[in-house]
Amino acid sequence: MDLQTWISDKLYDILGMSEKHTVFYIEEISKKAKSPEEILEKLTDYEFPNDQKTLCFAEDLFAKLSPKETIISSYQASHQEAIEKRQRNEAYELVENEIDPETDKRERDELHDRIKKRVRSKKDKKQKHLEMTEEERRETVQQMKRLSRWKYLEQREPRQIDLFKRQLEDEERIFKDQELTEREIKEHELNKKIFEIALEKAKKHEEVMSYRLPDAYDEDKANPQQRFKVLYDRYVEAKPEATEQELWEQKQTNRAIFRYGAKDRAQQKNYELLLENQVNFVKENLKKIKSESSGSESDRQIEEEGPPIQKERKGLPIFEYRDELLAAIRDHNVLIVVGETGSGKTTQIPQYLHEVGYTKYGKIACTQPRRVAAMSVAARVSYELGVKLGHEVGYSIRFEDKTSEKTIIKYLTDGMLLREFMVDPELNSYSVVMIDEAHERTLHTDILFGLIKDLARARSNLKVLISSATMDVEKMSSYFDDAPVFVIPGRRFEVENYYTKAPEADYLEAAVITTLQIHVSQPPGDVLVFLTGQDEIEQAQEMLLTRTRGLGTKIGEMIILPIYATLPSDMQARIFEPTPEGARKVVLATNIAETSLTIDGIIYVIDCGLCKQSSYNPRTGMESLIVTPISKASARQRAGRAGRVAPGKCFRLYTLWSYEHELEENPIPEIQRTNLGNVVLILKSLGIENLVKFDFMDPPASETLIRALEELYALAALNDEGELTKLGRRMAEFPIDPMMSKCIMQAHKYGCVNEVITICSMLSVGNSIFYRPKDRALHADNIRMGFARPGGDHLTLLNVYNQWEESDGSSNWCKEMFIQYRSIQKASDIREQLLELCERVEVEVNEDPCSDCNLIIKSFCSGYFFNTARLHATGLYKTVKNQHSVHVHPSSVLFKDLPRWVIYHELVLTTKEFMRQIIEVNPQWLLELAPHYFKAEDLEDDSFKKLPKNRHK
DNA sequence: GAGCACTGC
Repeated sequence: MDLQTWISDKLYDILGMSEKHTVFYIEEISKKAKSPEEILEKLTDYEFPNDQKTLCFAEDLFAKLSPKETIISSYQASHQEAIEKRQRNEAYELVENEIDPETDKRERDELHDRIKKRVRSKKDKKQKHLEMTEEERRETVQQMKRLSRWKYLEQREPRQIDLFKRQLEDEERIFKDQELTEREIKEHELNKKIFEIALEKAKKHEEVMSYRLPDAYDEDKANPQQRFKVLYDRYVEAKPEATEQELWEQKQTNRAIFRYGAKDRAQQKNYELLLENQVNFVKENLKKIKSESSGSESDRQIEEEGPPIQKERKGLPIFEYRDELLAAIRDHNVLIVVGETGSGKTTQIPQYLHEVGYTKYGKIACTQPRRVAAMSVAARVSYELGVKLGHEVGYSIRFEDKTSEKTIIKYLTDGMLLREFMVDPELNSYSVVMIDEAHERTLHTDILFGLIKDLARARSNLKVLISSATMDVEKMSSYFDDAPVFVIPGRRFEVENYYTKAPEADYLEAAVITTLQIHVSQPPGDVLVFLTGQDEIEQAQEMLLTRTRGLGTKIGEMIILPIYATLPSDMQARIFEPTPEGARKVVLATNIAETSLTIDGIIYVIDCGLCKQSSYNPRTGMESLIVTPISKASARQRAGRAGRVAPGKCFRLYTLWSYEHELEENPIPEIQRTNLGNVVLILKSLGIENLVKFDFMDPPASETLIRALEELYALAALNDEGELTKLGRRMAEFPIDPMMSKCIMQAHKYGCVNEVITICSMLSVGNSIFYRPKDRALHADNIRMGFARPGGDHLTLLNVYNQWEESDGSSNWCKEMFIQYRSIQKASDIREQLLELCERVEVEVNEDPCSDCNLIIKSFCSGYFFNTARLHATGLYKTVKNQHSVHVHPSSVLFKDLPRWVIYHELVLTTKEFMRQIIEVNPQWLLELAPHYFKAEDLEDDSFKKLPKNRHK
């Protein structure tokens, strides 16, 4: 096709007409033009619309007309730039960090001195540790972490450089006699240059040792501003930014880039790199246009700072109902507020109440089921009120209390309010208590319901608000003595639901196919796929990758991102990165995306209709995690994830009939699926005598309550009358399972509290300490066995923690040892908290390490004697209490050398009934520590002696 | 020789 015809076709395509003189004119101007932009400018002068289509046209035209030399030279220039950039980057990477002289050096030296002063000897350190205030302690930990990273980087740097040097030498030796292509030679030279730069940089480093730490995404307590920025950004409600028009434009843009790349493929041989460059060019160009427009928008926002906050507040759906709502609160002591997400209830109601003066009589408490929610909402409200977070508006969560005497609006996790009940059972410092997200029915919310209901009857000056997102509030209303219901409409987009025609045999396969279908046939918008667990997510990821690999660039780019709770945080953060132009994000998620985190830009949801749910069997004391169908409420919640920014679609991988007939209306509340040991202890300490008569909204199974009471009795936390003993009262202070707090109390007698607390903290974070990636499973196992201690898993955990502490809490040590940094860090936080509580209940913490491991094991016997199992002649373990057959979990260090008597930390049902975390015990100890529970004949060992060795293997 | 949904104190 000749140029003129081509232009003429384009003209017709864009303007709907084609005149010969225009064609000529265009050809002329574009020959002179030096860039596509210049052509574009001329074209718009000539009444072309200034849009994507014209831009593409201009670019195509420029590519067609410019003499190849020009393009190549411009390519070379930009290539040169790219090379330089790469050199810089790689050199940086090699040396790890940028130099920021002087200040960093000084800071670093100061830090060194300060820490040296604080940490003289190990013993001194412990002593100091206890003397320090919370803030100092945190600061020290933080500083030590930074130092340890510096230390690591220092050591790493020469190693890296050395490695690179040897690599270069190898290359030179191996390829000495071979003929190299031009590119290979260039590559080699480039590498040499990078090496030189790195060396040079390293030299500078010796002069000025300094590093800049990367900004952490989360859990960075040293840098609260960064942290709150993330929180704040996350909380600000998503506005319907992408209009239909914009979506359409975006789609057109994608096509344009796409077509462009595809068309030039014919020339690929000659201009392999040229092509790449051109495509980038288009993308960059687009970005520029985009960023310009968004830039001016944000400028405008900055100009109007101040008033817009109030304006924004008035724009929320709840604003219209402000006066009616306040009147309703005035007239009723208990009010149920129904409002969907986006109505603004969480942030606005406490502010309204403050505005009309409720805070004169006491604080306003607002509970959230999750820590992040409490923090981010508090950050938002303090911003709206223009006060500093922690002053008038604050939050209180475990490990972190950001409130002061000034605080009048306090956001806190529901568990925290429950703890406050223990200090002040009448909550006298509060004038309003708002239980938010009540529909989630967490364990703590359910208990608060019972306590608050009672309290509302007793305290006439207390206002209680129960806020929920469900429309089914009749039950709630009748529970709270027929409290009135106030409904606030929500603001979200329509989501269309699609069901399968017939039940799917393999939902994973179906999910993958649906994803691909959406990807090729639906307009832009990210996809969120709900699956049940990590394993499935990894499988789906694999399947999607293999199936798209063959298609190459025939379909648009698909970015597959997994998300689940145990995924390392840097990988988790990736899902919040914006989707690049022309690509589609596919997020494979567990339930975590249902409530805990929201991802913007999701237009399509695929819902497999299942989730993993834990349940507790009080008879055997066994927990199990089983894949179960979700409830209708959950299905709606999942679908709602598609309608946050624009109208969306939800593809349900089950039939409409199943939805209507097979799914439960609501999920089973947590209180009916869990061990209630700790809860019963709390309620007892609040003076509730008859738990069976406690006013639960959905009472737990009586067996569960009875088992919990029995356990507490056997632990001597309750007396014969079922009253709390002195021991029990002290145990209730600890936010851990009563069996565990009993161990701590016992350890007090043996003088090994320090060790026992460490173990309890490690046990509390669950079995997520050891990281075991599939591809390096064997390696990880070997390292884990390196930590093994003969006593069993508890002592192994103690060993892990101590070694971690030796490494100054280094995260690099964790990486090398296949330990999950996040988990062990959390264990350390828990440990700190438990140590603090020990002081409060006057439990002495030993300063010197306890040398007798048996004392540590005996402490655990006194708490966990119910969980005794004996190896029988059959080679199987049976629990002593009800002769239930159980197995040692293969992850245990005792797996290869089964002892006769063990106590286990927990029983889990997966493929078999496994005991997780076991220690070897002497049956004599059990008799000694729990004489009321065991009889001598229970613990006789006769059958075993006749056994030939290794029979059980 | 195996498997860890998600929270929270």
